[in-house]
Amino acid sequence: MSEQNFCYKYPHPSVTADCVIFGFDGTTIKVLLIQRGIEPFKGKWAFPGGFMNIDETVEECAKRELEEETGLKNVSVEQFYTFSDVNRDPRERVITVAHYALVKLSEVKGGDDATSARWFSMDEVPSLAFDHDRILRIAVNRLKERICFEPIGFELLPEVFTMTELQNLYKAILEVTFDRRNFYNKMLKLGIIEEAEPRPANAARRTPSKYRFNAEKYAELKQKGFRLEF
Amino acid sequence: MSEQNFCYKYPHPSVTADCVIFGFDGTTIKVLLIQRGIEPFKGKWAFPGGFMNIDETVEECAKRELEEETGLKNVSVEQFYTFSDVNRDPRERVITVAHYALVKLSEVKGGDDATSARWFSMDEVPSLAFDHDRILRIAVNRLKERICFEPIGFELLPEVFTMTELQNLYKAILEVTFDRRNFYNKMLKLGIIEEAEPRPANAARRTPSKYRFNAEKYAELKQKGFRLEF
DNA sequence: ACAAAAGTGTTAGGCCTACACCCATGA
DNA sequence: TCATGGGTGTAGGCCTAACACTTTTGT
Repeated sequence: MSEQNFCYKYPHPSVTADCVIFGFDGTTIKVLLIQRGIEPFKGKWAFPGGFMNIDETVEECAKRELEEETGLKNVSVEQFYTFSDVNRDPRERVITVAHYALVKLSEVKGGDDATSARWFSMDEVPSLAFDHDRILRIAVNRLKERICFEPIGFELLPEVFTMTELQNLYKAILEVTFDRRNFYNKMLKLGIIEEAEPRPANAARRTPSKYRFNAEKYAELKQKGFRLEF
Repeated sequence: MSEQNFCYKYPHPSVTADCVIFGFDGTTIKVLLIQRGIEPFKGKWAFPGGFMNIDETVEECAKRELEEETGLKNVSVEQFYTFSDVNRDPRERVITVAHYALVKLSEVKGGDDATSARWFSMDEVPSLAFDHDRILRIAVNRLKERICFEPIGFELLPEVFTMTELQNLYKAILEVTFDRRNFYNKMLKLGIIEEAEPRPANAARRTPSKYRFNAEKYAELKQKGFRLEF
């Protein structure tokens, strides 16, 4: 079973897809890693990912590998950079198309201990396999850039959330603090979030209002040339 | 010489790099295409690009192919998307890492007719080979997004330029018209362009002032958290 | 003489920022 | 009772956007 049946006139690289999956626990950004069970880098942590089949796109590959290795299904991944350093894999020439996705931690079934997947806070991420340290750095940069101009933060939050949670999310990603009142005003003025349920008249003072992202409203505003900004 | 000496246990795709090269003639955005001399798509226009060698990165490949096919040297290319549709090349499975670059038309030596390369205005681009129509669409989108937040427009202009030329460039890319006075004010207030030479006291009224982009100033401002916006 | 290019300033409105206090809850 | 979390409004400054006329040159 070690036959080598696929032959070419010129050497071909292998192609892999890797997934940087971000989550948010209400306080800090988390990233999903798996512990490698085989060489190279056995025992080290890495992003879910693997070799592309000849009859699938890299995005399909990313989703397939993600599900195989972590059980996460139906995640909408987006490629962000292709890493092609000549020696990035010690086995053979491998280029990888890195993807990222944002998931709601609340919807990930807890402790699927059939896999070796684990969530790490950004500040506890260990040194990673291959060039995955670099991939993570670049993924985080993309996330920061992207959240400034697109409402992707909501993908990390539950359907319904409080304004404080939303603010903490922006704080965690952008690493800056916002004035609470200004943040409220700005968010509400944008017109892309709405109150999830009317606040009961007799609500206790400390009960926060709940909001929900309105994707249709956003699409409509965007078409009119509206631009989100942070 | 049709031996197939590079054999693998699993099928491997080929990897190519393609280059979308933008220029600006003072009025419209141009893109550099080459006419294919061989099948498939013989006679059709396509982006410069070609197969990656096993000992080079995709960026190196993009630059090498660009020089081989068009004579353009020392161009700083940047990858923007990896296209991996299964049937995008009729010969075999090929994924391509698309790059783009902005060049000063004034510095490209005219009419290198040893090559089949030609500049096309955006509105005269013919139907292209492979999935290059789609690649162009996405490249143009990236260019639009990018020029809103980074001073890349200057890469398309000569070292020294007039405010009107700069405004025409923004108009050509973003397809919106700016009020001339507001454009002047905004650009000058940003602090990233400077007068190239003091306007002679006796300059005729119609002689435009010349400006130059100040990259150091921009780097300095950027470090202080300044953000460009259009 | 007429069309085209370039230079120039003001105003009003909207947005951003900074800032402080009260109430209710849970420890 | 004390610390924490949550809700709420205003004023000043800055930026943006809208807007018109004059001069000169080339045709």
